[in-house]
Amino acid sequence: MIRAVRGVHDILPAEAAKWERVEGTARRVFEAYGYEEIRLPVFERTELFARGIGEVTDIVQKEMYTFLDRAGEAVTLRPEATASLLRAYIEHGLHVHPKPVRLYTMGPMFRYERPQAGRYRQFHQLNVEALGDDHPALDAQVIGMLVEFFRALELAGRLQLQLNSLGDAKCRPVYRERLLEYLRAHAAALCAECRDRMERNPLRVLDCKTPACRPVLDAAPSVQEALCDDCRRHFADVREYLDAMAIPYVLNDRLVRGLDYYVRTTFELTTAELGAQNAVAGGGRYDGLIELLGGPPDPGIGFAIGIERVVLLLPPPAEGREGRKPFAFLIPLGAPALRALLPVATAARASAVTVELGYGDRKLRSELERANRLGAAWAVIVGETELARGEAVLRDMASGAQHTVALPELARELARRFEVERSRS
RNA sequence: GUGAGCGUAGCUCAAUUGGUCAGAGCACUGGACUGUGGCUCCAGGGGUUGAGGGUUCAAUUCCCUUCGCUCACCCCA
Repeated sequence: MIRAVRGVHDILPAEAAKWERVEGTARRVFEAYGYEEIRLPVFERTELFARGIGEVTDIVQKEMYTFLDRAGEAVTLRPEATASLLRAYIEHGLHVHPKPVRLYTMGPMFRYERPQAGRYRQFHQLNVEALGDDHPALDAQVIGMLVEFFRALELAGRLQLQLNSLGDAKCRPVYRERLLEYLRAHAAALCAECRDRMERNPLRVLDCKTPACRPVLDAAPSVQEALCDDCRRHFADVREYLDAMAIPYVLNDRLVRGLDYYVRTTFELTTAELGAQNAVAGGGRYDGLIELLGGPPDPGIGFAIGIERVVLLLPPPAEGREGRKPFAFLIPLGAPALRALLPVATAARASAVTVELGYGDRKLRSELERANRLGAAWAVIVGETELARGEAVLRDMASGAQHTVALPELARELARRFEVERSRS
């Protein structure tokens, strides 16, 4: 048997219903906020991600699916969507549109990691980006929209919004130095991994979970104290607007995100229900990134939602038979009856009525049994007698009541009853 | 990349210290019931016990290797 490769997964019909719900909710919410869909390729030149995400990040150093195509060009299956989206923004001159330019996209991402609960090698994200505007009210509304999305799915109560500001190109380097200095002074008390990591990416040391490191790290200088006046004001405004929208959050000055490009506002939605992979969504501001990728000096902010993780939080589908039930099950008895019912089935389906059709080679009993198992509301029986009279028998599967309908009227009759049923529910 | 746990039918799981152990339930198909379902009863199909090797008279069971899955570390969605 050929099996799926490690870390990828099939979304079977029973699960697909949840996915449709998540994606449908996203479209509805995002579009209400003025976001438009953009569809992007799933692979790009490797260079785009190396530059956009940051050479020293885990993603670029060890998680990318990179290969040479037949022309010898290095390409990579996208590990995240922002770099691709910004590339498209620059390439197609989308910055000429009124700012902020608001875009969303969804689809598969690829990271070469060991799979575990809520973590896959091919996983799916919903991505939102607002480009060309750095007003703190935009930050607050982007976060507000993210929260609104989870409210619409009735999941907001099980999530916690964590918020931080990382400073900008001016003040972050200063903080970095100050932190590094502190870490060096206390290196002896830190675990081997922290000591190894602090030179490469000192901010990341802050969320080390080794208990022995905690006292030292908890006493480390906070980014908050190091923010320059502009960043401090920006962050204060963001918080004020969130308060105005009554969006609760937790300040977490140890929240450091894994992609290098984040500045100022960063945030994460976490849950206690998914084991170790507790982030359901995350994002932040990335002023400077568009310019770094060769575009105009436009600021930007965005977030990504992990669809698998959202789906894991969603309640299981309702009881009973899963999947779609046919409205009617057509039972021909014999080949002539089958020939008579084939066009009826086609006509009914053309009116969006889901019907299923037997082959006429089984006993009525077993076909009715099948109609019952499929959950059909109606069974339509056409045997030799009915055919001779040009009629069909309609059987109400719930009550067992039956009546006859002229064959030429059958498709219309089914469509009519389908409408009645639908308007009632 | 590191560590731990687990691999028996499509699914959920049984099978004393190695000794009819290759099974049950669900699902599927058929029959009881010649053209009238839901309940019940009966029958059937379907497994190289993840794979390979070893120990033994005998391995689903013990040992080794390997593959896979799961969880955790790391990191993140």
